[in-house]
Amino acid sequence: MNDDTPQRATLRDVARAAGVSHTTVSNAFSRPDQLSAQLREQILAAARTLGYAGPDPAARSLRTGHHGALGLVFSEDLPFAFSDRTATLFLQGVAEACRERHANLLLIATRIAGETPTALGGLPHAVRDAAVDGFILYSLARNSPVIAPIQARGLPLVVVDQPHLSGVAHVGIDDFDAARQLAEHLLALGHRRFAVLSLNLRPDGRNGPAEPERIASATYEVAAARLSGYRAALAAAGVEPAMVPVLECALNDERQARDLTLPLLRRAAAERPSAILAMSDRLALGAVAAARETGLAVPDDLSVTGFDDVAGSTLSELPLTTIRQPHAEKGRTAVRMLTAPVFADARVLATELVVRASSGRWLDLS
Amino acid sequence: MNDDTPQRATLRDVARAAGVSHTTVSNAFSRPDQLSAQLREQILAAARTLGYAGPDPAARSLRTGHHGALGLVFSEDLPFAFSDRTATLFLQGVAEACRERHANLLLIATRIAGETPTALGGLPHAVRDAAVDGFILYSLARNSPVIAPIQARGLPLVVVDQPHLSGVAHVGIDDFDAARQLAEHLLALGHRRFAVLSLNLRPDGRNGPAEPERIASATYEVAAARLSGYRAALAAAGVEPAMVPVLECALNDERQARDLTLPLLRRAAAERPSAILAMSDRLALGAVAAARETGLAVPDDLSVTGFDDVAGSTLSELPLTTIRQPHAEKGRTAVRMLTAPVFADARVLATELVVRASSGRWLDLS
DNA sequence: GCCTCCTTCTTGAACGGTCAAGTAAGGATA
DNA sequence: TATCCTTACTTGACCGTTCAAGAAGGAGGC
Repeated sequence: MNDDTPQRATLRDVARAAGVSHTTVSNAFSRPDQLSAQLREQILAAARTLGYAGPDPAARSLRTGHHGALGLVFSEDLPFAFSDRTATLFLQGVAEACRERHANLLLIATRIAGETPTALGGLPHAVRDAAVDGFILYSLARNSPVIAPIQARGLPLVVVDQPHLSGVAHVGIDDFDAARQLAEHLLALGHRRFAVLSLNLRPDGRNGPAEPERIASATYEVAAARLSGYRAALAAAGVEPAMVPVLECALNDERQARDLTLPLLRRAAAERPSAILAMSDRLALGAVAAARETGLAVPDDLSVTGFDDVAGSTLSELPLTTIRQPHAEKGRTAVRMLTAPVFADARVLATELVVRASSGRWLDLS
Repeated sequence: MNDDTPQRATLRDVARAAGVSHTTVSNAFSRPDQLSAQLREQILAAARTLGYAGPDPAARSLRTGHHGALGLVFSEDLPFAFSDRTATLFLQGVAEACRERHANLLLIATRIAGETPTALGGLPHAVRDAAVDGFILYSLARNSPVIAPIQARGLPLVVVDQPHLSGVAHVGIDDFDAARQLAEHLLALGHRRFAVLSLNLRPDGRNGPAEPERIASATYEVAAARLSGYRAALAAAGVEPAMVPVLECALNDERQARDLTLPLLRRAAAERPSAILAMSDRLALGAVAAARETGLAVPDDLSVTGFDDVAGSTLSELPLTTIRQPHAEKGRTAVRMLTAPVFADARVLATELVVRASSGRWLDLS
């Protein structure tokens, strides 16, 4: 690959050229206060002429025992993970905190688009060879096959959002409570007929109505918790789960949400939900698009709530009633917990109900 | 951090426990064909009881000389880089190709949102300590301060899009020619009054009209090449650069594009451009939004062209006339060039002019 | 003037793997 | 029966750093 220099220069080559010991050269690069500024300059100059770019990262981390890098493990396939503003803001937080600590960020994708998820397909290698000081697991399904090999590494580990693993540090929000607040908000506005637009309940890309068995066997804890929160509030107001259809979207994507919502809104007025609880802002925007297409006004004919508070980036979007959650702060917190000397087991970050134009009062005229 | 095991188990510990030599244990993990399946199982079992998760990555790469990871260097701050579908698709390509080659992906962000770009601010460390086998530089400004430290590492290096560096491998498209095609398309439709909605010409976040000096001193080569391509076509048809305002958008963002386009469209009909050449689809969508707000119909009153062919993800977007370019393929190609045994110096990927509803015939009635 | 301390530099030993070379046993070949 | 090859394993060196311990020399305290 790189045969212009037959042999890479090492610390000892530089030491020989500068007429000092190898340790002194090491100090020149890694501990400048251990030698006189003048000698350091000489050494750096010698290094430059030899084409020595600094200590070999592998040798250095072998000796020191740390790598100056954190591993970030994603569940979703990368393009989707990154086109989602939720993940993007999280990543910003991680990147910021990594930078503060002079750590690099190693991305580990557990699934790539178009690839069937396999239990072993080359994946353990990615985990086994990852030269990192700790792992951040971002929003994985409870039974994800990456979890075991990662825990086997025995490195510091923080899970963000999901899943909850016993004895493993965790950063997230109270999804149950936040969802409950949204449902209570709609109930207070007078709504009694609901539908839920759910995120995927299992990582199998299924679309459509979710039956009770599927809901009971959900492996994405966040979606399950939000659904439970909705239902708890509704049940307390006398609206039974059986009366509330749950439509599952394989992707956090407006188009799928729209496609699934359309048939629901084409029902007769008395059969139609007056409010849709969407588990993300993008799903909510899909529902809003469906309402527009069926000639329903939001919020007069239909209220819609989101989750995440990340909408509003594109123009001409309806301001959503939603739950604001600190995405970037999640990332920062995860990195902090990973690099802190004392072990913190869990952080639950605050959320806030934000009421905007997508939800409105409902007067039942039927 | 992890004091439940006082001392990490090594190959030799496992060897002692299994009653074999350390090399045999090494082979059990890294070269299964070198020993009988039965013995391998015994060794793996011994490793499991000792909590040995596999060879230490640092020690392994010190000896072998490679790391099984590639470094990806971004210019833009991370959240923007990742919310941009262009970058996201590129990353998908990189991730796919990395996976095929069992390589991990190390992210190196040169600038984080809200941080003033400094020449040295901790950055060289990120580059110096990066345990990678090569670097991919993604769309950097010509004078970016990261470039020198990276070249100093002497590792295989591929630049994607920009900048062109002598002696360094490069993957990209023919931006000049693609831009020329767009302008020729509009000229063929009868347009004679244009405006350009440009990407940032330098990484300083400036917004607004770009004067000739600024254009001449552009450090983002892609934006400069596209602008030259537009101008070459226009000049050939008798439309001089001085007659074509260039509006520079700091971010590849619809809102900024809209804000900059609005005053232009509020001019009297005879003063107004009939066509807008936007350097990205998102900028083009901003122009379309501005047209809607000023009551102009696209394409009847205003034609708009984009670049990238990445729009259409959100609903209710106008189909854009644009240049399709193979974003994911760029990523795959970059990884391939980096890992190929033979040195390839440059790959120019094919693009295609895609004509859709955002551009239409212009009959000058003035 | 002696002892101590600090600064500045040196020596030799790890760190935990992989690799080249070598050994022993068994099977095939002549 | 002797020779050669293959399979299955072992031995010892080496990858390029950092670290602990130590030595030389000058400054400062008593």
